[in-house]
Amino acid sequence: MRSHYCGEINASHIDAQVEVCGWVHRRRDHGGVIFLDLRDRTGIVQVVYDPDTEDSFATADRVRNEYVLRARGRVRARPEGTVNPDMATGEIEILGKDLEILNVAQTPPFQLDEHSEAGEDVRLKFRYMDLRRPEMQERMRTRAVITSRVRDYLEQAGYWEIETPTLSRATPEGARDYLVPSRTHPGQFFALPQSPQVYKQLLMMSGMDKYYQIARCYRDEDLRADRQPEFTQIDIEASFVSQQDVMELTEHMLRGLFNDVLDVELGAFPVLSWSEAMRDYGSDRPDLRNPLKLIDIADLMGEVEFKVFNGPANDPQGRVVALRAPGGGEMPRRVIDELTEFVGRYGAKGLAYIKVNDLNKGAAGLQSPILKFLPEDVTLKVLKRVGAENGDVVFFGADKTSVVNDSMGALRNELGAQLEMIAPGYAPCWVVDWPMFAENKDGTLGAEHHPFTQPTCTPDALLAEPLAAKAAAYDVVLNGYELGGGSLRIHDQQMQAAVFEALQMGQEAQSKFGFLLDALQYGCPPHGGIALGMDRLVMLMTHTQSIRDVIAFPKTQTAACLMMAAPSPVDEHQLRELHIRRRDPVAPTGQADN
RNA sequence: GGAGCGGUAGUUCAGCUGGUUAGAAUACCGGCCUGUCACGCCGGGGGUCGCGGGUUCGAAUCCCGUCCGCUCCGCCA
Repeated sequence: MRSHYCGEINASHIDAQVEVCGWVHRRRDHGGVIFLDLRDRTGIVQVVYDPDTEDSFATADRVRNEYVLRARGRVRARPEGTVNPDMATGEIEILGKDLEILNVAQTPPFQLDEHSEAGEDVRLKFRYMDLRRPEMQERMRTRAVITSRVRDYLEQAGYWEIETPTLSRATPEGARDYLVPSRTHPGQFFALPQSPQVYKQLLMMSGMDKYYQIARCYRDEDLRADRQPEFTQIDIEASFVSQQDVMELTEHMLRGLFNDVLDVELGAFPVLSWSEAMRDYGSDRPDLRNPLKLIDIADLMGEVEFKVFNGPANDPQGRVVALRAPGGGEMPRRVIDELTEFVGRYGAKGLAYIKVNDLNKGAAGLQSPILKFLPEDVTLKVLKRVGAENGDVVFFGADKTSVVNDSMGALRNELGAQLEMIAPGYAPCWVVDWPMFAENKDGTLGAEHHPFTQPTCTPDALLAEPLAAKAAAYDVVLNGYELGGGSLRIHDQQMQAAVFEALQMGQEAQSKFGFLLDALQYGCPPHGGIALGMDRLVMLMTHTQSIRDVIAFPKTQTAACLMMAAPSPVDEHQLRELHIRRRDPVAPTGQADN
């Protein structure tokens, strides 16, 4: 029987007989003495075998990395001078008496020690090995603790965890659905839920009052470092609450989490309106660790000859901003060219800049390809407004508002990183007062949050001027990541119908969401809630760069599992049961274009 | 759908302006070693250079296609 975990043994156990189990992290064979570093999820302990115990010594001699062992022996203080201060259990060792090989292991496909870094593809193919690494074990442990604390907190606040189906119905709006063919209903499909949104609203109508769920969600869209096709949300909904109630609950929960798990005291959560966020940061999820801000200068550019600036300055759909990069005057031309290419990815046609060499010399102390297009007094007013100092470079964005916001918002992040201006720690904030709708490229409307969000105006006003309508929606943002979003929901059938109408989905709504419109007529309480991205939260709390590092078995960028080789073809029999016909054979890859 | 980076020993990489037998580190195997802790020393084995085609006397290296991994744009109510 295992008596202790490896990492638990310390000086208080000296002279105790212990039995530990685990994997061989490393073996050091000195001929007359063999050291085995035995590892389990708690840590590593050194077990020593010498020829006095003949059989066990012979066994230790056969042991290789990642063999699974059971070792018995006596804990003792390490001899003088052999204490390892870099090791948690470095003061002691186990003088091995018995040794049992529970299982052998092939040579690992990559080294599991902390000194070598394997490529992510190999790690994912052999994820069960990768997860043995202490680093990954620690991340999984942190994730488990966070999940547990969330449950504690919400239970204490009176929330019930209620499971909702993962076989659901395809939705007309939003992300692409993962579909599951129905065997019993030929030609019809379930969809995996993009979120439990509608279910949790129905639970409010059911009088459950306070609900939460650690819910798996599915979206068949392209992946990113912070996006997986299946991901986990902390999903929360409550009845008879105000926006303030939900925000406070969320804030308290996050504060408690960071305190308990990381011993970090989160600062205040500033509340920005969506318009302020877009104005100052060009983004609805600003990273407030970054002190840089976009400064509007359209009012100074209306009269200038320079078309690039006066065009957007005089266009109600346009925007002209300046972004000061403190100390950026040192940037070589090559870096500025790279930044120009960078903003190009976001649709900017160029990147104007002024290098500030010496403000005392007026225009003569400046360096820029655009100086000749701008009157000196305008240039100096701009520099004054942005607070430029000698040694700075000031960048400009002038285009349609959406292009300026996207490109200059991204440039703000990039400059913050390059100039090392990102403050350490965590900077949360709320973004509130969202527009209800945004215009799609084809001129139709789309819901900025989702179509169940409560507008702050009347149904008539909503339909009269939909783009002016605001929503009772709120996003919680952490270090530039959208950590979660929520809203008060529509609890009135007429308002819900008006929103569907504005989205031009009147008929569709009746067929796809008729049950919801019906339910709203049977006594729906006012309600609201929020959903937090669990994976992103854990990623931020473990200082990792990708949510793949905090998900045990993540998918690759093409939404595949390298370990199981999923997805995979299925046999004809399975397809027939699901009433699916195999596609006609296609030309082998690589010949399709001939 | 698009842009960029990468794919060479089990692993991490070098080699890439074409030219002997493709290297290093580490891992692995064998031998030696009683206090190491990324032990050390000696020896050894290990490669469809992602895949397919092309150019060439000759291709890891150049060209075309394709697959895979990563980052980003689009997309993600």
